[in-house]
Amino acid sequence: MGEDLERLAVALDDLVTAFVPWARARRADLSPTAAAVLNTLGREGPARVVDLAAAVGVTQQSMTTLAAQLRAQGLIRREPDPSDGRAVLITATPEGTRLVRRRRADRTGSLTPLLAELSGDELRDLAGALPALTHLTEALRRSRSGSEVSR
Amino acid sequence: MGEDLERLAVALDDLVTAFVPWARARRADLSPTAAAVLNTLGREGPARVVDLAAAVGVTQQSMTTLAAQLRAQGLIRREPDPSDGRAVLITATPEGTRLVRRRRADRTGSLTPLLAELSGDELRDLAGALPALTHLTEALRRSRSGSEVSR
DNA sequence: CGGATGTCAGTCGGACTGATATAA
DNA sequence: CTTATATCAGTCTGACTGACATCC
Repeated sequence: MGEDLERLAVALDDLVTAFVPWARARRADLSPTAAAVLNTLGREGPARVVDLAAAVGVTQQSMTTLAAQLRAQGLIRREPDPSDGRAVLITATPEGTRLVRRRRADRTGSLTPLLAELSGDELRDLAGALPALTHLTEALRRSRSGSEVSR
Repeated sequence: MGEDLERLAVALDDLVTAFVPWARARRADLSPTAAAVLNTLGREGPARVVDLAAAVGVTQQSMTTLAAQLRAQGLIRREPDPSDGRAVLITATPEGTRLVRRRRADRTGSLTPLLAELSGDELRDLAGALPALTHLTEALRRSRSGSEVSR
């Protein structure tokens, strides 16, 4: 069991490491961090600067700068938080949501030819592991928003 | 089946997107691209600047700069290619190899607690998909390096 | 000669630290 | 007064493009 865990961790590390340049390559219109911000907003709704920073793994100051750029591009809105005068609520505009959907379609589209290389058995195994992969993704997001130590 | 492919692509995209900040985090004094270079050298042996650049997804010029830094840190060696006076062969030094192993252990170590959140069924499914994940990683690397089988 | 390989020079964007204003 | 939130200012790393030397 422990050995399986180790091999799984190595395989996942390999996969993610190999994918990093892939994820970075399609940045013609939007930086990876900016895309992560829009993804987070689309998934979880309006959020404050500090929470967005934690969610995507940058400092509060960097998120302020990034938010200003995204706002200038018309991809997000900024509104005062009615329940806290210090805070600002960031929301994705329809344009922002559209852009994120288009980018996502581009990525999954470029993934399809890779999946086509797999055998029927491998595809079946991968489909069977789909809930586990989703669960793993959620666990990763939780661990990042929960701890947040770097500063 | 086509629908399964689509959902699979989306799940993988989610996973990779969520993992990008994790992979980009500075765990040691080594940039993600520098780590990718050392990984490539460890996996495939000595390589030329132009091939390394293609493998990790940066320009030739950037790879020259990066190689100079890695050399100054004692992590790689540079030797003239005996069969081509224009080319330089880059090799990982023992220190470079050691550093990459340590970083890899750090990453898999930080992955283990996430895997521990999964249920027994999910772990079994994930272990079953391990060959598929490995195959997918290889397909991705092939698609990027494309058509260079030099000499 | 033209094409490939690598380096040097200059520039730019993204993220970081430090200091500051405002509200809870 | 102290803490939390957000911003502004300055700096640095890393990657890019363009120009150039060298070798096949």
